[in-house]
Order: sequence, then C-alpha cells, then structure tokens
Amino acid sequence: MALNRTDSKPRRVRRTGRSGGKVTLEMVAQAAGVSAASVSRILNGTASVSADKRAAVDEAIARLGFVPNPVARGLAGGRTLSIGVITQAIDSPFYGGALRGLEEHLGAAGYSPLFVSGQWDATREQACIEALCSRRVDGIIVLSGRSSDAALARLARDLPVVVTGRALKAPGLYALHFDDRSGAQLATQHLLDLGHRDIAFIAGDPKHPDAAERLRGYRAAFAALSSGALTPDPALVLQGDFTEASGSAAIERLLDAGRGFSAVFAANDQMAFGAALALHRRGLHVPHDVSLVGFDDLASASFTVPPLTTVHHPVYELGQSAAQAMLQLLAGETPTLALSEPRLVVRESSVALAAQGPRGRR
Amino acid sequence: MALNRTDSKPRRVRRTGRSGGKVTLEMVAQAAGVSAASVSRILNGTASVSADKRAAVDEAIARLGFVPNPVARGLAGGRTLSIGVITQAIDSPFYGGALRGLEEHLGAAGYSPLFVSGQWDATREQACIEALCSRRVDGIIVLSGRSSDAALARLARDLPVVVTGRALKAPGLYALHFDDRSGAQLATQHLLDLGHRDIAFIAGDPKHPDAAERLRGYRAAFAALSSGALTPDPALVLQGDFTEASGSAAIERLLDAGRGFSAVFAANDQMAFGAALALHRRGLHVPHDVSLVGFDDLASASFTVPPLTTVHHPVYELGQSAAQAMLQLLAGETPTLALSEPRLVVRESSVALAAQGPRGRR
DNA sequence: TTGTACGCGTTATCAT
DNA sequence: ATGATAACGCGTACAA
Repeated sequence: MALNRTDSKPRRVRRTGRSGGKVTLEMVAQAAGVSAASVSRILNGTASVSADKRAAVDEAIARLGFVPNPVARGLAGGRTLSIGVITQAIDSPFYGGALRGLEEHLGAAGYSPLFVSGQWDATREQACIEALCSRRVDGIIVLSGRSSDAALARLARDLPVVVTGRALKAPGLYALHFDDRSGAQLATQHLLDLGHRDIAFIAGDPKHPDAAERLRGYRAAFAALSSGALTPDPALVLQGDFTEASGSAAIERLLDAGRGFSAVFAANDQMAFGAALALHRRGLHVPHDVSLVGFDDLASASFTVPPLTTVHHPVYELGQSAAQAMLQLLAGETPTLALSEPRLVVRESSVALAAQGPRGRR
Repeated sequence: MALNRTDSKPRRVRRTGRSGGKVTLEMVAQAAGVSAASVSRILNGTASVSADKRAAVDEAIARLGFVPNPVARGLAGGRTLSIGVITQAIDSPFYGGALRGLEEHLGAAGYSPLFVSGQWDATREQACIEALCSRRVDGIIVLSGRSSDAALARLARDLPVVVTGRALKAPGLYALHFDDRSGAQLATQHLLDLGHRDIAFIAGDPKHPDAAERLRGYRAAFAALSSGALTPDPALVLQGDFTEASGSAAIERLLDAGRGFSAVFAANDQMAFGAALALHRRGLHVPHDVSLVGFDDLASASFTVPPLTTVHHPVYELGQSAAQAMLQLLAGETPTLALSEPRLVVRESSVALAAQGPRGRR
C-alpha cells in the first residue's frame, strides 16, 4: 500500500489564496504542537485544557492571525452565529432604529444579523423564512410579520423565534409587545385634556394589528372621559394606510365632507406629516387652526414645522430587547423582559382648544 | 461483527430535524439513480448532461423538495452567493432606498446582501470588511466608505468591490459616481435665477467627500454667473455635519451674526429641515421670508411644510446599479453603467426674491 | 486531559 | 458524459 506514496508528484494546494492569508485551525494546531481538536475545544470553551497548551495555542492564534471560518463552523457544528431578521422594508423610517439596536446587541454577542424584507406580504415573508433556514441561521426575529401565529409557532419548533407586534405564546418563541392601545389612549386623552372634542382619527393599515389597537385606544379615551357614554363621531374616523399620502388624502376627504374638527390624531407620524401638509394646502395652520398628534416619534418628528406632538415608540429599545431575548432563547433561558410603556412627547403641534383660532372649530 | 447489531439500541440521528425536512443532494442523486457529482453539475450548469438524466434529477429534486445548502456550497465551492454591503448606518434615511435597490437586484440574481454598519469610522469599517471576508462573501459593496482608496484597491485584489461616492479606478473595483458638484451648482443656480444673491450655504461633514463637492458646486454657480468675478461672502458659508440639529445651529449662528440673507441652500435635506425649523422659531417663514433648497430628495422632502425644493439623488437607482455592477464584476465582465445626472426638483420652499417679503433681505 | 477519526453537504479533480 | 474520491475547515463522539 505504500506503493503510491512515493511523493513523486507533490499535490498543489487547491485554493489560490483568495480572501487574505487563510490560516486554518489545523495550521494553528500544528504551530502549537497540539491536535486540531484541542484548538477547537479551546476556541469553544468545551471541556478543560491544560494551562500550558492553552497558552501555546493562544500564542499561535495571535501570531498567525487565525480567525475561525464561520462557514465551516456552520457546516460542522450546525451553528452559524447568524440571526435572521425579517423586517417589512429595509428602508422603513420606523424600523430603522430597531435594526440598529439589533445589529449592535447581536454583534456584541458575536452574532451577525441577516436582514431581509418581507414587503408586507405573507407569501414573500414565508420565502424569506425558508431562505434564512436554508442559510442555517441560529434564530429568527420577526418584526411585525404578516405570517399567521400558527406558522410562527410551527417555525419556533425548529429554532428560536422572537416576534414583535403581537401577543403570542408558544414554546421556543418570545413575543415582545408594545402597548399601542394605551399609547393611542394617551394621545387622545392629551387632546381631550386640551379641551378638544371634535378629534379626527386617521387610522392605519387595517391589515396591521397595531392599527386596530391604536383605533381602540382612541375610542377608549372617549369612553374613559364619559364613563362609556361618549363615543367619537364615526365621520371623524378616516381610513389611512400608514403612508404620508394617505394622511393627506384623509384630511382632504374630511375637509370636503364639511365636518368640523379642531384636532387630528394620526395613527403614525408619517400620516401626521401628510395631514399637516394637506391642512397647510387648505390654508389651515398647525396648531393655530388645528392641533395635530402623531404616533411613533420618528427621528424627524422633532424637526418638523412645527415639531410634532407624538407618542414615543421605543424602537431602538425594541431592537435591543429583541436581540436580548434571542440571546436568552439561544442560551436555553426563558426571556422575561418587556418593553417600556408608551410615553407622550408633547411638542408644538398641539395646543388648548381655547388657544386656537375659530377656523378649525366646527 | 453482527454481535452488536441487535438493534437493541437504535442509534438516534444526530441532527434533530431542525430547519425542516433536510433533503441532501446525495439523496437526490440516489433517488434519480445518478451520482452526486452529476446532480451538482446539473444544478450549476457545469459541463453537459444527457437529457434523460437531467429529467430524472429534476423530477427527484421536485419530488423530494430539495433545496441546496448554501453553507456547504460556501465551504466546498468557495462561493457563498452572498454580498457584503457596508453602509454607514443601517437606519440612515438617505441610504434606505439604496439598500432596497440592492436587496431587490441582488436577490433577483440569487445573491443575498449582508448589511453591516460602518458608523462613519474607518477602523470599524475595516473590522466589518474582515468580518465579511471571514464569512466568505463573494463581493463587497461600500456605500460612501471611510476607508482609504488604497485600502479599497487592496481589498479589490481579493474580491470584487463596488464603491460609491468616490472616483477611483483599480482592477476588480468599480466606482459609481454621482455628480454632487453639478447637483449643487444646479440648486444654487436655481436660487440665483430667482434673483437671490445673498445665499447662505450650510456645508456638510467635511470628512465626507460629497460635502466638499457640494460646496464646490455652490461656488461654481456664483463663478459661472459672473465669469469668475463674483464669489459668495464667506460669512454666508456655515459648517454643518449633515444632521438636522446642525442645520438648525447653522441658522442660529447666521441670524445671530446679523448678516442678511434671502435664501439658504443646505448640503442635504436633513440640514434643510433643521434650518426650516430654526427659521420658524425666529419667526421667519419659508419661503415668504427665506427661500430654502435642500439636497438628496429624501422621501419625506415632498411632505414637509412647505414641500422642499431639492436636488434629486437617485438612491434607489444607486443601489440597483451597484448590484448590477457587482453582478457584472462577478461574471468577469467590466461594468460601464453610470448614474443618472442630478436633477432639480422645484417644490414650494423656494420663490423669486421679488415675491418674498422684506424681512429676509439684508 | 488529549488525540483519532469521522461527518457536515457540496464542489472539483481525475479517472473512465 | 459520468462516476469515484478527495478536499473545504471545523466540531465532536469515542477511544486512549
């Protein structure tokens, strides 16, 4: 059998050395005079190792500048140290902060987020999930997904899942819930406290659970005021879809209908911006003629003219907590953290009814 | 040897079935009655295959629901079908559109983008690049990076690189350049055409190449007007850093200095928004007292009060083209595509000097 | 504690 | 054209 071991034909190395000085674990092992297995064990903290071997290996790693290959790790160990993150639109002004929080906190733990966009489409979202699974992500975080609760629960049987924007309990899954309802109630209450009664509401995309919750909050504030007796005029509830354009359109319809109102509460800041523009076009000033309140507290909300009163939605914290929860799930622990409560940020777009001019009143 | 094959202890499969019904290429090969190599060849279009074998394999793939494992592919073939994308902030309102364009066009070609944030820091950016390389991305796209030209050229020797925001030529690298200078000149020219002469300029972060170009464009417009004789008052050039807050601060300083001005050109929309707010706080109205022009044409620019006149920066197209260029580089071709020219979008924040009130004039 | 041997799922090389 | 077979770089039972 030693017959063809004459070494007459030294085999070339295959890879041409792309992606830098490729130092393998095996090379480290050789340099340190130990087996590859030991190096692996040291890297992963598995089992114990003698101090001197560890020192030798550490030295070799540093000297050779060894960096483990995540791809090989993924194949061998089943862990890729990457977390799939499904967002609805990678360029959403709303989720931006969450993505940042995720990136920072997952990164600190050695995990890399894999961002994909679901485009508010259940089918597309499912395709994203499958793509992520095929890439062997260690877990999946779904930001306000369109998938059914059942689908997510099923997914959670295969790998850790963290979802936001819905209340859902299932093994291997953690739901991070923000209280949209009381946030909306807070905002409406603020306008009621200012003396407003004819408060228009621009609702969000009905397919979005948050939208329904915010509408409930709006109604709840009226109910709380009057022990259930008072309910807002249905004519003051306009349908929007969370875009600026829909906010503008809602105001147009409202104005055309001739129904008076002194304040507007939009289910998100983007619609509030659109509403402000439509009011402006009709010669109505915020807040002198109409008070305006938004929801989400986008970064730009404090720089609009006038700065927008809105409900702060802790998106960065959302990302941070989602990362935290995922990390705990991965560690086999059960997350318990919750999001902070909604908080009203009063700026300059809302004033007392008494301080407004007559034009906006009915 | 049959001694311990009594099946008294049925060996568990190692992987517990995570990530769905794991169907391997080998299983497909077996089902189709061919070798694994052939299946691989069919999948990759390498070499020729007989029609009947191909049919059998296709059938088996469909029947078993086989989906190739990108991780194993990455290890074996050296290609991961993933492209690293370095952005400065994952939640930047400016680059959002570019990320979307990248995701869509890379995805259509079967590639997945890996988004990482450089945080405007050369060191951090370098770390990102190394992380991406260790994950064996097939190429890297750098959106307005802070790395040196030399560092990028060096990187391009290892893998295809596409950069934006700088003019740079190197083998394996393609630079996608947007003409910030003429864009800024366009905007300034617009204000000059409207009769303005005291045009303040809020400059961007000096560490950003675009910022310098936009300043040059501002000056060039004055030079063009007067055959080089006219040059804007240095007191009208304020330093900003591309944030809303810096735009506000710049206006504050300008107003405090007492130097009159009838128009403001901000080097990006965010600073223009900040400027608008600062003017508002000082009781100056846009455009009645001061005309205002921005740069970038953010999605929100058309919904501010009043809608902002600005230079359209084709960010979505930027992402699309960067993806295209990367794909061509990957295919061994030499990209030739260029970005469309800057285009002024006139909205309602800029009017003729003659139409303005006296307050903004000096 | 440490080393050996094998497996992860695919591509590439070398035969045939 | 097609099939064995050896990598790819690492994790991990199992043995020592």
